[in-house]
Amino acid sequence: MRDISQIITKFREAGLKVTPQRMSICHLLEDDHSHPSAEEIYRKALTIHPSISFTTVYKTLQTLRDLGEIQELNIDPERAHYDPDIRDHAHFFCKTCRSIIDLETDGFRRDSLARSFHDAEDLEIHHVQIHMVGLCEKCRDGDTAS
Amino acid sequence: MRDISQIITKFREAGLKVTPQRMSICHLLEDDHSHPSAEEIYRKALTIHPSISFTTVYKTLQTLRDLGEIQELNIDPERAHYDPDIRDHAHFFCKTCRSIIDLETDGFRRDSLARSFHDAEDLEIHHVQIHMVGLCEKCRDGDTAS
DNA sequence: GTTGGTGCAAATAGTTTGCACAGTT
DNA sequence: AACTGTGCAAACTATTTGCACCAAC
Repeated sequence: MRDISQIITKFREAGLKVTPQRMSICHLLEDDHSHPSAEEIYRKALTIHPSISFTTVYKTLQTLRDLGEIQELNIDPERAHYDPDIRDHAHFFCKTCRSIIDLETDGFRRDSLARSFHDAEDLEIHHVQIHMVGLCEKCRDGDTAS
Repeated sequence: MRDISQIITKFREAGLKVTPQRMSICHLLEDDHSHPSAEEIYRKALTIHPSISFTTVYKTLQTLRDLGEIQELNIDPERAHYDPDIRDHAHFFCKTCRSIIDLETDGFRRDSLARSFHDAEDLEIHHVQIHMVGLCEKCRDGDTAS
């Protein structure tokens, strides 16, 4: 996700209005590397903008996703999570506490991975998600659920 | 997914009963490389076993997943898909027609990928999913939806 | 003033569960 | 006979939509 000022420009160029609700959500996401769900973003937004609705949060997240400013993660089968970091990186999902941890993908280039498959299969690949699923350090010790 | 005979043994060893419904679902999955959803498996099962319920299909899929005989794919945000092929391979998901295509991961070893992250982060990784999302050949030509 | 956004409430859809009866062992 | 599985119906949860009013442009 880029600077708020750049996002404002992009909104205006796309004929979208710059509203206080949208700006609040952008500010929240800018500082949040916890991969929150829509519900979590909504709860945080309420503290800034007490009358904001879940619908507005939901639609704003869709808008930001469609503009390519955030990525929607489908790593948790129960709900979508959102990541303002659109750079190449993999994610780890803990089955127990449902937390998501960033993993740097130094070892290989995700783009070239996508390109090689693209060449072979004649597919138009828009994005790649690499997901590791298991137990985080805390949950591994305290919980044996698989 | 292994031979039905091996799965029967595994069921009995786990104290699970071998029922006609479960066997029908195993036979359906054995030959199905289309990555069906629970609903699709249910509809196919109905043609073999007209009184089977969605609940039974759903619970059997969970059982097979928990036994490690199939993998549950969370590549489609709208529903889970199931894959009887538990070998290392990536998947492509078409946003338009919702089809899933297998991609062989010759270029790198998924296990070593997981292991390198594991060593670095102290996580217990149970499985890895590599997802490419975009448009398949057919939908790319006929549809410009992103 | 025009156009798109917000917020409410309701609808949708996939998933999951409680329970009584049936089938496997 | 004991115990798990099946099937029905209902509950649950995340997501999505219709619409009237409001705000940005």
